[in-house]
Amino acid sequence: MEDNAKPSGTDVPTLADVAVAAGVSTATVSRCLNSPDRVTQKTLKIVMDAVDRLGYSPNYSARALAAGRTNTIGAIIPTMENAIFARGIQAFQEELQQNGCTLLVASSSYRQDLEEEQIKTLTVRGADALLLIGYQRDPKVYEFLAKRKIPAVLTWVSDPDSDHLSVGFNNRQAMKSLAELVLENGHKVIGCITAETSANDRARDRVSGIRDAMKEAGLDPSELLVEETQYSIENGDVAFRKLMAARPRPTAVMCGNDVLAVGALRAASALKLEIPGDVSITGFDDIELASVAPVPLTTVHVPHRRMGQFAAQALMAALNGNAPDNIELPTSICFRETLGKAPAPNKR
Amino acid sequence: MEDNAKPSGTDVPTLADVAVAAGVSTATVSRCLNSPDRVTQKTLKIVMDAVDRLGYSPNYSARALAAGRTNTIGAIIPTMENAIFARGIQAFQEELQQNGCTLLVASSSYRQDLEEEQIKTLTVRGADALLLIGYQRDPKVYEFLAKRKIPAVLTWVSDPDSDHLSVGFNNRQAMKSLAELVLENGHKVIGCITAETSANDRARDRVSGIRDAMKEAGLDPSELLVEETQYSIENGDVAFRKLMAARPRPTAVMCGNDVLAVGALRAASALKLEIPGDVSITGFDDIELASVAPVPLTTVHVPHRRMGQFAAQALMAALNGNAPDNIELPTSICFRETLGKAPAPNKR
DNA sequence: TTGTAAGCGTTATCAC
DNA sequence: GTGATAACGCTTACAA
Repeated sequence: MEDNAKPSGTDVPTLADVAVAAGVSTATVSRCLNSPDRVTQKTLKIVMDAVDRLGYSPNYSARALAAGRTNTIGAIIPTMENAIFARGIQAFQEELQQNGCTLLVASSSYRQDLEEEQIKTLTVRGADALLLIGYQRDPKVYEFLAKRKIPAVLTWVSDPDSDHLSVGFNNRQAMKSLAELVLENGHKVIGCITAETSANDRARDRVSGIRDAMKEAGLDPSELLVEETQYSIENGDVAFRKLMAARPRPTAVMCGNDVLAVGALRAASALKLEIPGDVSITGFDDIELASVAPVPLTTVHVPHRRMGQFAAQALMAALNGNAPDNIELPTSICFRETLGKAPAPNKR
Repeated sequence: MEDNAKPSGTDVPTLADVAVAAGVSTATVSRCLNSPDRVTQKTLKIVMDAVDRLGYSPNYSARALAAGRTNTIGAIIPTMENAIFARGIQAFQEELQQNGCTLLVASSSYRQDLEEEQIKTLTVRGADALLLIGYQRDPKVYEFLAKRKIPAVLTWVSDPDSDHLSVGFNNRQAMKSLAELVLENGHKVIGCITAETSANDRARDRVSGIRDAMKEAGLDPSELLVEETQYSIENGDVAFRKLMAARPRPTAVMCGNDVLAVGALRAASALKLEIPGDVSITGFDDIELASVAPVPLTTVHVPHRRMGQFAAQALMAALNGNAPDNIELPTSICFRETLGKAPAPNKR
């Protein structure tokens, strides 16, 4: 260890090794790596050759320590158990990678306390910036982030009123549009299966969207039959059966996401209910799972990939000292086959 | 910046700040944090109080640089698009967290070249150890890891013959058991939908397992009708239709995983085929998705959570200089409803 | 354009 | 048991 001969096989080369090999200073090597335009073509080549020859790659811990940035971005999503967030996060990650950043993902199990813990963990771990889902959280969290000067982008929501950076879509408006379609089909008794609205702003907004549409259509929003549960196929199934037992029975069941809707469809099939003849069902998210349904699911399409991409760009901008604009992406309705006309009262 | 007065609000406290506040040296603070048993109860309390008071938390980059370990474990999984790996990785992460480690996940899209790239990326990023899926990869990768002294655990496979650490299950044996059950039900013409076997050792082993069972039952293994495709519901659907067009038509279709099986079930439903009356279908993995099927899926249950947990323990042991044993976990068969007796020839 | 050298915040090896 | 102090590998003023 004490002689400074060639690194002996197993040792990983350092910047200094490259400097020696190239006959320049460590500063120059660093420049070649980080701002190639600040060195001569000639030295650049010499240095890069040495880098290749030695198989050098920088030590990120050292770089982070010296530069004060880790080039790591954290993302905290409510769940990895199903594909709801997969596509968006995938796109987020791809965009980050293009910018030389690494993604660190954690999951909060839809629990605010765990989310706060994860936020702490990730920032302590050195995340330069954060992607979070939704806007509802303790103000202290935002203060903490602000104090540490850690930019955060809120996604899967659109939050124009606040001054928090967000890249997402308007859950309320999106669900309202779908509800309007449901109402136009003559449905008067509407059921709704949703995640718990107290801890989930997206879920809450979506339910509000349904109520908005009902109100505008002259219906009493308080008559919306709501089943709150956790996102899972099984729970969608159970909740749907409950709604079918209600009197008057809903002729349309709007689900807070596709996972629940698929569960509802399964239950409907078990109950020998025709979809959409006997009852209409809608989803939200447009994930691949929706295609499993025996009847193609009418749902809200969310631009997952673009959202992930834009969120990454916004964060990169923020890290570069710019103040990126909030982005609200449009959603659209996938009008497939689970939504149909309300059955005539006597048909029931 | 140049005066060394109290850190002014926004600055994050360092070890040195704590040392000053506690009236001890930085070394002592470090000891209190890392090996509390090497300091007096009294100083421990003083220091910890200071830590709390200042809201200190260590800088991981500095720690990693000084200690030569990052306490970060990397995992590279083929896909995040569906839930195949979700449960196992979740358990892996939970176990790591208990041991003070962070998980860094990357996905390879089932491509070996991308996997190699990700391995490089993660190690360069400082991963202390790696979780990989399957055992098939360029020997150079293993050399690279060995040279850098980075332990890796291979999962979702069992690889007792090799000297690579593995924690998983025997795909071949598991699928063979299921195939035996299929054969016992009188099926003679078997179809199989699998991922591409050239790049996926688990898929290859599973197909081999079917052939093993056929051979032992006196059937010609080369008569197995194989459709290779990528894991997705849609592809399972398409492949199933192809198999149904073959003559003689298979009376049982064994799928390489539940995602494909769900696609097959969807196609069967569209083709108005009774399951299992007209044709039997089996899966592999036992993920929640399987429950969507109108008919509960017969499949191979994989102990995802235990696998993830044991894999983490094995890695922690390896990092502590121990040589953990390979672990082969048992799988079991979920005998549900998609597997039935082969229809009598005249019934077809 | 390039080199020198002072950190970055820890850990770890020594003495004491 | 505790305290100096030298690494760890890199970035970045500041000089040349």
